[in-house]
Amino acid sequence: MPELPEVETVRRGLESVFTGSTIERVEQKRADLRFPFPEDFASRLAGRRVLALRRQAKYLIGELDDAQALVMHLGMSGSFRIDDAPLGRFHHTCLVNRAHDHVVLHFASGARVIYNDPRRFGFMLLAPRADLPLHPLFARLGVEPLGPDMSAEVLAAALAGRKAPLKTALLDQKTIAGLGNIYVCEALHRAGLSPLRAAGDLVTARGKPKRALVDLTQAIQEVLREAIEAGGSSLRDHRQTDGSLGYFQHSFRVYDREDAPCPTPGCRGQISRVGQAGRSTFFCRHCQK
DNA sequence: ACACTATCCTGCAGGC
DNA sequence: TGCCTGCAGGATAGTG
Repeated sequence: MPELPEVETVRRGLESVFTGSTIERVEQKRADLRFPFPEDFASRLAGRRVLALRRQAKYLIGELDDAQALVMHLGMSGSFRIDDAPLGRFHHTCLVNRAHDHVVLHFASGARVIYNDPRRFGFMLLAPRADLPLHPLFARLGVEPLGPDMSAEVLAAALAGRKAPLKTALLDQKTIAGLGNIYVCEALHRAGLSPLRAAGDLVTARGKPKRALVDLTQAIQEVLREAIEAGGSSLRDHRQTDGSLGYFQHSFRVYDREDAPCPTPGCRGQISRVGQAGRSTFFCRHCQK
């Protein structure tokens, strides 16, 4: 489900509940999601205070007071919601127990944070914070698109010599971290670049970014910032943690708009849909070259 | 090294 | 109405 803007929206929604708060108790309703939970997951979390909640790529990372990190990934259909209504006097668990609620974090403040994930492609794990950069999930992640290291030059280094289609290369988290199917399609349209083009074409023989790659860099940052501003995109599952919907889906120019007229001013093309790497790509053949 | 495919799982839309 | 197929915002292991 969630790409960088949705995960960042979730992080912002959870931040005030997590930061500085103590996890009193964890209800873990099954032994596994995408992966088995760590041994003693619930007991290791109980009593821990959360120092900060940050995001890297599509991961949420809770920094704990025992030098561990609680790493959370939402997969395709994961979501968090906050429930801070008082618990009933005789109820030890949440009053509202929805299908696919898998984990409930009970904070000392009385608030509960509930993780729900129908497809169970998401996961949670605990790892020593200092080891995270070397952890298999993080070690090979590409540049953070809204971070200080993002630049056309860094992307040029990641794309140089690659014959894979541009769409596929951008979807690869080792090239750039946090993009998914929607925002890759949207960024390519904004930059006027064909998803079918070889990725290495955007780099000169000397390894410098061509003008097109400078435009793409800007388009990626622009679309991600606008989407975060809108609270992410709500298609099927994504909601903000207070239950409200993001609204960036109304700003899609190409995603899920097959046969619609191209929104580029003056362009008379219409949106095509093609399959790439097993997913749908939406783009305008007329103005994306 | 690189680029596909199949795969994990549930829900939903569309066709018949 | 129901059954079937395919597709969905992710990411990896395995194959060629």
